[in-house]
Amino acid sequence: MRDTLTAVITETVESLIADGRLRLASVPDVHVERPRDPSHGDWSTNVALVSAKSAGMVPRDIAAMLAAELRQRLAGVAEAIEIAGPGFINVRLARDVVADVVTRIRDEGDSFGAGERTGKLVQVEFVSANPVGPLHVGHGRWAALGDSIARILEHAGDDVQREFYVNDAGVQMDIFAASVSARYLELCGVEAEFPEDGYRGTYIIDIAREIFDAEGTCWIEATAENREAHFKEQAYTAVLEHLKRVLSGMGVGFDVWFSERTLHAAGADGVTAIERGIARLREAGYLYEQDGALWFRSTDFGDDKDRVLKKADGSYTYFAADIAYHADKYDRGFDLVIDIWGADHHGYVKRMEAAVAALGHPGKLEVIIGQLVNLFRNGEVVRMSKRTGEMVTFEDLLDEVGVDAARYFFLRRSTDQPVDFDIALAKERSSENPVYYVQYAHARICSILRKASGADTADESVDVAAVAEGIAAGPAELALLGSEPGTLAGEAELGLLRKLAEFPEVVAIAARQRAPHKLATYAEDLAATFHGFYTHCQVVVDDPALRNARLALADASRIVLARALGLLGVTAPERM
RNA sequence: GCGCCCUUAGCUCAGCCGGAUAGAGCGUCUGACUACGAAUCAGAAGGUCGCAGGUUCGAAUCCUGCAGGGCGCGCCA
Repeated sequence: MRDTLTAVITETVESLIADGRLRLASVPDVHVERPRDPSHGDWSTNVALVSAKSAGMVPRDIAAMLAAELRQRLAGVAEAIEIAGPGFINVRLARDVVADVVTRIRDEGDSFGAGERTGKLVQVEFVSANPVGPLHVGHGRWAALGDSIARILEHAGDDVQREFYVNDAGVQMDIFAASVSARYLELCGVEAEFPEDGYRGTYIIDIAREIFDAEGTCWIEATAENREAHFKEQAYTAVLEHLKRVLSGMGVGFDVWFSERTLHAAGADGVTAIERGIARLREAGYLYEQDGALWFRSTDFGDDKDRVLKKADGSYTYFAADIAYHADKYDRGFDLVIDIWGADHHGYVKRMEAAVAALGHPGKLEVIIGQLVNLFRNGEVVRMSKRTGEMVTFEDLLDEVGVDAARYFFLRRSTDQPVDFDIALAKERSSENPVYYVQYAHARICSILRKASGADTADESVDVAAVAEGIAAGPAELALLGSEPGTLAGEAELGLLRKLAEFPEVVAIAARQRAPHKLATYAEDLAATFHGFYTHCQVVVDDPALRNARLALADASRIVLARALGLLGVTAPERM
């Protein structure tokens, strides 16, 4: 509708210029928006204000001229076109046009609000936690974030691939192995020194015990090197399984688990991916040697300082591997790569962007920085100690509050805002908890549909979708919605229709801004609008036409609520 | 010191491709269950949008400077 109006208004302005009634050098960009205040109608444009100065006219005069013309051109679509304030032109749509959204939603179902397929292939890489320990709550947020962004982009029309980068190479893996080894020896009753910078979490002991139970004391005699090499793989596998289990348990699946080790392994030509990546940068002329190390001149691309790729001792930095990794991504044909990193890595963004640009893909990397999560319980900060390894893991949190509440709380806030997560509140099944507020609206609609089928509202055998399918509401019935404007019932119906019509725009904006929280805000808004409709309008009334019209409206609300929640990865229960 | 993010109601936050009287939840105060789920709804009170300039017909929104808070600045990963 917005596009239609924009086009019609633009044509109107053009014709006014053509017959000389409006003196403008060029046609202004027509901006059509939804007024905040519903009394201003469904749509509003500010063209008169924008063109006033260059046309040398008073805004309201231009508006009057345009409005007169638009009343002709929009006959049948618009019920009223008015001038308001300093020169806005407000368009109130005809009621049948407004009510038509119900038919569209019920026809399109889950694909309502979907964008045209763009053919664009986007990769979203997220979580990518080091496989040396359990996920913490921050990882949980980034998992929810990446997954939701992927869902939203898919709905908006892109093709999306989800990827997890496994940092299974590097010194943290050695420290990890040494930590397990020390715990293992302790279990064997052997005096062992715990590594200075080792991982002190109790999960290390659990892993060591698993090995001890399965393989006994046979590794006591082995050299530290052999023992740790063996333990590294055992422990790595255990942690990787944990990661996969927890993530899939919250409904987050990855298309690719990309192992960093593959970048260090020589291919058929005996060359590693890291070396190939470095060679590409060298050919492009961005490398130099200094102090025995190999440097990347990232300052050419706005980084604060140049970065080392190959250390003086001959080993590669993490960054070198990451460059090879990103080179590989673009080799795989992605049009856009989105990396989601924790706030603690934001200092790394510029060099990565520099590397991607140097590889010949400027602008094709987008790094989203997810802020952290602060845990509370009844308003008290939950303390966690890195030193002792005492912490609430993400798995603990999921066990306690459930997937829906966890995902919803993580996504409710904008990405660049830290989340204060109150465990007690997330568990609370009350009005204070927004996730239940939205889900309740959905369950309530399902209950109405069960009622409408003639069954008891609690009858679990009723197939809600089938009942919805059977509701016949054509233009004649839908015309009853909002037919009594000015009454509480009429306004409630119209308000709900308008709110439903906003959904496609919300999806588009959320996709463009990579902002799942817009869906959460919208879902709460829609739920509130529905609750208002519910209080003012009896749905299951005797008059069959009005009943079907309201049932169809409720059904459309159900579909959109479920879709909004679905894009957040939150379920829409039929009863609670 | 440099870089990024944040600063809106008592609290937690939306609103930010510039628009009309700045919104929601919680908390406080009033009301509404003999109708489809009260996990709900209706209403009241509550704000110099951190400060100062600038751009504009118009700024919470864009630009600059300043102040306060968070995070990051390794030949670690």
